[in-house]
Amino acid sequence: METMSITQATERLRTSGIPVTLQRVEIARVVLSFPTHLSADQVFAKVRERIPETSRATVYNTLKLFREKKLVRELIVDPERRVYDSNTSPHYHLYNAENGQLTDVCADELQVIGMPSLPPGLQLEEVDVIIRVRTRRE
Amino acid sequence: METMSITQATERLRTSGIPVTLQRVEIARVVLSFPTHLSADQVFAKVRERIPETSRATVYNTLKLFREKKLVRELIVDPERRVYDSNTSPHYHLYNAENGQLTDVCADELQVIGMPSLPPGLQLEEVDVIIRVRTRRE
DNA sequence: TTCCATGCAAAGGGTTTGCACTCTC
DNA sequence: GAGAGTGCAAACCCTTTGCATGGAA
Repeated sequence: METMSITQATERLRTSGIPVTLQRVEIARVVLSFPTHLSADQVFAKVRERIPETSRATVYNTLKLFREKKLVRELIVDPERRVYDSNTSPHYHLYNAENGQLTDVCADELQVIGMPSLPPGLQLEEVDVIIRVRTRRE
Repeated sequence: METMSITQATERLRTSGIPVTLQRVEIARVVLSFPTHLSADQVFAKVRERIPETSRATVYNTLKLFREKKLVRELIVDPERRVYDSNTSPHYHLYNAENGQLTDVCADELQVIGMPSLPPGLQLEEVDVIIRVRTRRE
């Protein structure tokens, strides 16, 4: 599997109603080519490899934009940083705080049942399930 | 329902193997008297009302200590701050990002099934379920 | 005396903001 | 020429750290 082409990334942005710019295309290629769990700063570093004239602010702005347009999910798992998840199909997460590793758990494998009916006036946004693990100690 | 007494708080600390100090007693009273979802700074402010000679560092240290001793759970729900949950029985959370309100959902009402068997060498720490909602828009 | 526990202020790290410049429509 | 997108650096906020003081065993 390889990084999506510039053409593909451009198409992806247009489909989502996002005005195309050089930086946005590259950010899309970094984030959307594979299922990833990258922090904003990791995205920033990768984008810089190809497009050094990219600022941190632009990366933060763009990731926020991608989130609003549902291209990525913002995960709040580690208090140190937010990570952006390009897997938009329903799934949950397994998190090892010791090494920061985050793994997808397919929604088929895990079900949340008995979802309480929401108080009127509230609308379900999403359900996060985080399975926190650590390395077993003897 | 009212704030637990100094005696009760002291007892609670001793039971948990935490050396008793003035500040820790007051922090315990603030956090453990009721089911709460307070940030470190909210705890800091409340503790200061009674014991003004309390530093932010002490509150942070103490909350970390309480967490290690399982007196509270640290919730990672809002990227802006960690909140400390004094409800130690199994339960999940409903979170409204618009106003920051966090509500407990009893574990009886909601079940997570099909928990994947963990890879060898990993130990389950806990499972967080966060139901993210927002105010319904017409 | 030897540890903790604490207060205070500074540092740290991720994220946001303010402002000027550029480009596009 | 108005508005959006961007780069840069500074500001911000929550949390941690370093260091000196104070107390308890």
